[in-house]
Amino acid sequence: MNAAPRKDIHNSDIPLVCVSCEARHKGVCGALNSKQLSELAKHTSKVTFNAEQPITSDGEQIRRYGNILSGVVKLAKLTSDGRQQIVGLQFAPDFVGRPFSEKSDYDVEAATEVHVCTFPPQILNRLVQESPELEHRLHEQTLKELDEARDWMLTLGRKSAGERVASFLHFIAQHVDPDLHKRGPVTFELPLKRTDMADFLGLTIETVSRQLTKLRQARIIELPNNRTVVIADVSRLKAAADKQDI
Amino acid sequence: MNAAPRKDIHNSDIPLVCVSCEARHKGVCGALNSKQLSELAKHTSKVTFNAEQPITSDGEQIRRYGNILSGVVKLAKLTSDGRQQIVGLQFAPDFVGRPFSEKSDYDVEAATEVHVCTFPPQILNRLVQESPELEHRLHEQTLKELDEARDWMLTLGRKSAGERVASFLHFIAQHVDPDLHKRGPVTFELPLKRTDMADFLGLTIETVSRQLTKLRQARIIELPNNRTVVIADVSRLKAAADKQDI
DNA sequence: CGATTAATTGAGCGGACTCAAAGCTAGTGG
DNA sequence: CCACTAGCTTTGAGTCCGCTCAATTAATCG
Repeated sequence: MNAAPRKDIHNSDIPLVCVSCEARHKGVCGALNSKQLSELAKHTSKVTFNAEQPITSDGEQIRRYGNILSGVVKLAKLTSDGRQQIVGLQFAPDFVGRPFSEKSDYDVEAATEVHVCTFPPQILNRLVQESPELEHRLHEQTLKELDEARDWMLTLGRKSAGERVASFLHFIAQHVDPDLHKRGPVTFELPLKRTDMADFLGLTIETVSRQLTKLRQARIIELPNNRTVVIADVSRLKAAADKQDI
Repeated sequence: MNAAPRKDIHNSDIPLVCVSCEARHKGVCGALNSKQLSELAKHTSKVTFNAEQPITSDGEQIRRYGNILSGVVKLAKLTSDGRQQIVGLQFAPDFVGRPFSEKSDYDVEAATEVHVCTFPPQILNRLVQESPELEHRLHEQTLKELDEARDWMLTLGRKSAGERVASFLHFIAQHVDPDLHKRGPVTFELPLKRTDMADFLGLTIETVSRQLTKLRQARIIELPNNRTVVIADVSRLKAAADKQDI
């Protein structure tokens, strides 16, 4: 599967599998030197998950940690009677898995087709010992996820259905184009189907659908097909996400 | 794991202010040796905040970090038109302040009277450099807060008013008595007034009040006065928090 | 092409909100 | 001591947003 890393005298080169990997720069692997990276690469394997395929279940032991190479991963919680809430979305090059704990507190599932570079938890735990920078990177991601979770708490607790849907579209748009200050149109594919959008926004699919229709009728967005969104005017979408109903 | 406080030449003893401090054991200060603790103690000052008093405002620069000695701190977010959502509660010996960033992303306010042991951010940043265990402790708290935030996302997104209020009471009860498996009655003081409970639960004060009345009428709780709650039967409260309406 | 799943649209209901009023406390001053 | 006030909480009446149930349309796939 992976070409073995070149083993020259000084271990100066980075492993072949890591060469074009986003996680090496912006992800946790950026904390590792080439020797550590080679050590890690010995135990990695790339895994593909299809959309809707489970990665880890709530309470289950985590067999492998991983870095997302592409695709979108959803983290979901269930009530005892089966109501679902998506509590987080992860994108490349996010780290997947709960550090320092080998069990997951929620269901981890592929939202789209997902490619992950996986490795055994023990390797990471060992590398954390010798590289404080590695824990720092993991900590930074945890802080980022905490910020996002709290932003969504405001959305879930205090926003109307219209505001929630607009907030979601804005959130996804920001991930596609991190600096979207411009007023021009933005096009992207929704990584979630309606059911998942509803579970993320604390709504029903019918309400999500109705609110999308409203946004379309208000000419704030266009919907060429089920999964494609064109934001005609980002600033108006932002206004719809923050203020009262459109 | 932790280097035992060694009794050598000068800085052998732990600082006087730290002697009976909970944060020294269970909080972030537990990561520091007696020398580092002494260094930190030189710059600490204990501050008292009255209930409802702001500690840090959204976007404002953080002047001091701190550890909670007693009381309850609330973290709140506002929409542009003034709707409020409480996104977290902190208790002793939690660390207060955003690591690695000197500005706050939300309003930090005292819910009850709060005592905090404060210190300048720079000191912490320096100590993190020399003690990876310190960042590890901060990371563990961040992970704990992330778990709590995601639990509340499920509550806010998918639970009814009755379930939310029951969930809140259960949450507070757990903080008063961390191992409450027993079926006996539990008594405690609510750290939040109705307005704050509403802002935490994504409800109005009227709805919170009505649901408390329902729980009282169902003999699941007693309310000797506005702030005191007696949980008659913890298991029934838990059921009310998880399942559909009572 | 039919079969199956995903998404939209409609009608009607109900839970939580809004607006309004009254009850409780705790604190203040005559 | 009680009257008075101000803030917090409870209770009531009516409304509306989002849900439920049901039917239709659109997309996907063998």
